[in-house]
Amino acid sequence: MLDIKLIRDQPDAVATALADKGGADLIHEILARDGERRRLIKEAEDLKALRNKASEAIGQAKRRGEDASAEQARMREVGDRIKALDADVKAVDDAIEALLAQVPNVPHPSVPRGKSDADNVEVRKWGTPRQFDFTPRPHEDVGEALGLLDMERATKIAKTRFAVLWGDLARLERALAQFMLDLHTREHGYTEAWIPHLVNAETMLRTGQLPKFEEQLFKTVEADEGRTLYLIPTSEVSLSALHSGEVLLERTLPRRYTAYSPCYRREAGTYGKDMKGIFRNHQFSKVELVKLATPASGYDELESMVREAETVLQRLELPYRVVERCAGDVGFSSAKGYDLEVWLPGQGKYREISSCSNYADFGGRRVDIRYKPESGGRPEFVHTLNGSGLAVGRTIVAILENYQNVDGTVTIPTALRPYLPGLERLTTRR
RNA sequence: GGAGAGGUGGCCGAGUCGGCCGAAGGCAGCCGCCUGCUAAGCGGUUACAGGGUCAAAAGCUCUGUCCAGGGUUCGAAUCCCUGCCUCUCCGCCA
Repeated sequence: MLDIKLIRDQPDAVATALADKGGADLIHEILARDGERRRLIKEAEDLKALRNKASEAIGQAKRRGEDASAEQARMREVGDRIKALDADVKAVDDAIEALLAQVPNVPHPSVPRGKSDADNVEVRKWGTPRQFDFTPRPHEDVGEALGLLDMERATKIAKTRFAVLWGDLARLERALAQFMLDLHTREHGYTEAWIPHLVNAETMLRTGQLPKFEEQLFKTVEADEGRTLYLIPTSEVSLSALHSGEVLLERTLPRRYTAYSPCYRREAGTYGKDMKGIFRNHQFSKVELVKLATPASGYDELESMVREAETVLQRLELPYRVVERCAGDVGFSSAKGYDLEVWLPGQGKYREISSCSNYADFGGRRVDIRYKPESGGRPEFVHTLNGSGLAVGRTIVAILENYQNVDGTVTIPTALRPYLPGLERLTTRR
């Protein structure tokens, strides 16, 4: 969330910055509530000061054996008034917090202007899409023809938008995860973590999933009406909340964390979109990258994170392009972000396979992670960054489509061979 | 799941029958002094958040914070309730 002081000090600048992104209209209301809040606090605190003094006097009087019942009665009324004011303050606080939670992050000045994804800017392209001497098929056809992708049985035991992978395709999923984790931990300086896949509401709030995206989450309740836990929509949630409430030493930054986990998303509101195959499922796995950085290094860390995600595609020899999101399309929490779009010959399009963002101090403030500057001084909020490195399900899609052969088999990319000993191509063999 | 114990400042730890407790004492840290160096010793000092004042900062002042949220009371670290977490024993379990 934004710093209320920023809104208080330069409301017009904030509103202007949010022009493309929305939320500018909330600024005025927050300001009004903020003024009300301070007025109430002043009144309540003045009364508390009065009561504290009186209570001390009552104590002394009693020790002298004097009667203080008149003063006590007076303070009882003051106490009631304080209680009412405190309740008002709480109500205004909650209202401000709810409003503030709806205000998106302010885009970094370098972010291109624009309203929608149509205004995004292609930054660079890598690789040349392969020329096929036959018509490349979409991944679901390739997988199902081999008998390795089974949408029908998944739908039977769960529901639509779930998948079963059989045999070597299941192995491929496992190998990809291993390959990506090894790359990021051995070559990019990330620390691997194995994290909870169910988290509490607090964590979802701190990572911005709640309240805004509740309709995208799967919610669980323990059988005997225990607490509510949510299935993570990405391991970014768990990774970036690990240090919530902590103050880190500057010299331990940046922290680079990676985790492989399943991700669960309702995909509400995507009706007919990407209904076939595993491109958009309720469950998919992903290797996630998270960084906690100082404000000074946050944007450099974003650039390197994008390169780190790109390395995965380069090693797999999958053509892609990097797109910078414009102010209107950059995510709610994001100050600046890039998408990696992989070439899918079956669709004849570049499609998103990774998204890397810097949430900046907006993310650090919300999750409450600070760092103590080396130079001394007050702790400041870290920049939080996250990116996919990569979405494993979509990587499978890309491999099935880019590496498909005319006979229906799929060649295994060279970089994965060490992880799939003896396997050179996917066939009908299970 | 059953039984019990407990959650106090960066750490350890004291808080009597509720008031003078933001909280003794120790350690650690910081600043001085002293001292061939180091150690020891001496003096001082060290939380966070939010209001008010101020152009702003500093300063001053007020409020809140002894796990969290309620309650009792003129007044709660101290009493009551709920939740969360930790520890011990038993049971169950991959």
